[in-house]
Amino acid sequence: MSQPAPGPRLQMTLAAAELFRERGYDGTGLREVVERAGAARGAIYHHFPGGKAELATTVVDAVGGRMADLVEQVCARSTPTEAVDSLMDYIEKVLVGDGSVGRSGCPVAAVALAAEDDDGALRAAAHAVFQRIRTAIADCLRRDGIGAGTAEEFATMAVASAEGVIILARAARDPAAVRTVRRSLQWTLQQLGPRGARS
Amino acid sequence: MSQPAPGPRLQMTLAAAELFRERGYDGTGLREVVERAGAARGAIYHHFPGGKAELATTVVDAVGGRMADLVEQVCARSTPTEAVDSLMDYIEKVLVGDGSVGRSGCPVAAVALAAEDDDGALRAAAHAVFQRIRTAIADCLRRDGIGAGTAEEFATMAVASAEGVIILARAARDPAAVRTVRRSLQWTLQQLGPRGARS
DNA sequence: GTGGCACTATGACACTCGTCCTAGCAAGCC
DNA sequence: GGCTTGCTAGGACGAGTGTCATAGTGCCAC
Repeated sequence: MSQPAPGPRLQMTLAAAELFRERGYDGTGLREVVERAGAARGAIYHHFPGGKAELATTVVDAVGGRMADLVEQVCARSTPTEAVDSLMDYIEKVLVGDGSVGRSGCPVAAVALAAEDDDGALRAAAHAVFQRIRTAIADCLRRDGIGAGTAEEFATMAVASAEGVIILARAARDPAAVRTVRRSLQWTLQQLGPRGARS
Repeated sequence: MSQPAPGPRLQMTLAAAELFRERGYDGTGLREVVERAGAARGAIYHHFPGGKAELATTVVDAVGGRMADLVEQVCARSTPTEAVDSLMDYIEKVLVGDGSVGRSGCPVAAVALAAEDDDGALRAAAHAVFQRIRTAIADCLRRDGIGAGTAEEFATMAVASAEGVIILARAARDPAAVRTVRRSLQWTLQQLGPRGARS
């Protein structure tokens, strides 16, 4: 429903996502969002009557949802090894995207860590995205013949280490940890692969 | 050197750490810090002439340093299995500490994700803590007969998944993911244990 | 042409922010 | 006594915050 114009509303959403990546939810000002989006300040309450919180949930639903879409697509047509590689490629690309390593992070995590979230809507939106990604990865492993419990466990581990390594890499200003986590996940996959033999 | 009184300065540091856990660096106001510490607002620039940034680095050095101390102590006298259990126990305790699950997180990560950090001092302080914890865990594995590269890799994975699972658990308002990550790390340790056979 | 609507562009409000500054208080030294 | 020193208590400042209201603009149906 709605989606009347793919114009300023989308651009504000993308600008907010970018800023959330760099500065987090509380570190991002609405004036900066509209400025980066090339929009008017009043426009924000026209497109997001709920204010900053609605903008943030929109960012999570749209940008986080798009991330989940990509993971689902990759997972649907690839092996777990390829899926992990693809996920880590994406993280590495985001981290070193603008040259200065480690300025950019995950907008979903940023919203999940927002200071004020009275009704828990921000956290819930972020949780939904994490859940989709986890499920997509777990399905990918199961299709590869790995037991449901082990698949779920690996998927949780993959998402957690992905979010965590972003923090480590940003603190270190060095994406080396991403490659380490990638190697570790691939090794685990290899152990699981031949025979998903676990209780 | 210095450390004239263990009074208000320490209490402000602890109050700031607590608030960084709950609301992050940018979501925390200095007025709230002094209020929770029971101190005067002017006192903050008396004890921390560098303002909020110096307070934050002090939090990371003191509270994060204390966390690293604990990990080092546990790692020095325990098996890797026990060390991982101890780390995960700590995280679970922090997460469910106040009853409402997932309000509290990691103050070191919070500072690492601060929006403005011109000279990179905040990031550097956080990085030092992460590095100490990683090294302690890796040493623990090496003492158990595991190769240096694999030990480093596991340690990075442990810290990354620990930080990441805090985000997942907060978003879900459910510490279940912590137990999943714990199980996964223990399983990996078990695979490594008998024979750290990896290239 | 004219009316209505979607949207832009700003101005303003009430806060809160980090930061600074000046009083006031208490203790210790001479 | 007087004096410096360490610290508290809180007022004040300028900037920035989210939010709202109102005037202005362009487009489209009739």
